[in-house]
Amino acid sequence: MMLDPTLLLLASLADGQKHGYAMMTDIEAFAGIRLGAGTLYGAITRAEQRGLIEPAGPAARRRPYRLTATGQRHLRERLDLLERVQRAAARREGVS
Amino acid sequence: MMLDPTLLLLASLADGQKHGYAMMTDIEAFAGIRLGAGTLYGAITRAEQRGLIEPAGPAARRRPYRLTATGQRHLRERLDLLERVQRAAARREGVS
DNA sequence: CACGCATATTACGCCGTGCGATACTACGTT
DNA sequence: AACGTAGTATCGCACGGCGTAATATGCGTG
Repeated sequence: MMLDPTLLLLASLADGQKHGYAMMTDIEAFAGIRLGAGTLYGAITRAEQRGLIEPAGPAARRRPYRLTATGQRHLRERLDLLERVQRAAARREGVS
Repeated sequence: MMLDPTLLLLASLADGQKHGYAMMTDIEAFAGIRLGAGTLYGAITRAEQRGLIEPAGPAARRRPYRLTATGQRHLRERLDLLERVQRAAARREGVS
């Protein structure tokens, strides 16, 4: 992946809580990237440990998660960085 | 790194050939990210092996590189993806 | 009801690579 | 000469991306 799966994960949760499998299909829909099970659930575990997301309900068959305040901040910062890089690179591309 | 160093590298070369150390300072200037030596030169080596960049002159004390046609295509594709993700995520952020 | 398929998560293991640390050479300045 | 900066290369570890297999449950169809 040329793009941190964590970012995709957070972006997917930005418009409401979801469980893992729903994130997978959602991410594929909005980014065109299909994350494998290992990648996705690995990223979910790490994101929870880092306090970026938290369970949004009891641990049942489906395990819904939502962003924490920290996660939201994190997402916004990363998106800002992404935009800066993207703009800078696009500007250069036109020049050369 | 939350962002593929290869992308930064290609972006840095988009406005002209540079040697490693120049990329390092350039990337820090336009993206605010300081890549360590290991990261940078590792990425350079891999990018060259993949045919994304090529030496732009004889191997002297300074080793300048430039984008190949493949590298340019690669950069453009990655930037398009980045922009799509960034827009989609930003849209969602506003909603929640 | 039984069977099969989609949903949903967990665990395992390999290997690529991010990255800090270290080392070394060349150049310029005082 | 000595020192700081420019410049590149290498080593080693640990983390994480990712494919895959295992497991379990809910759902619809014949």
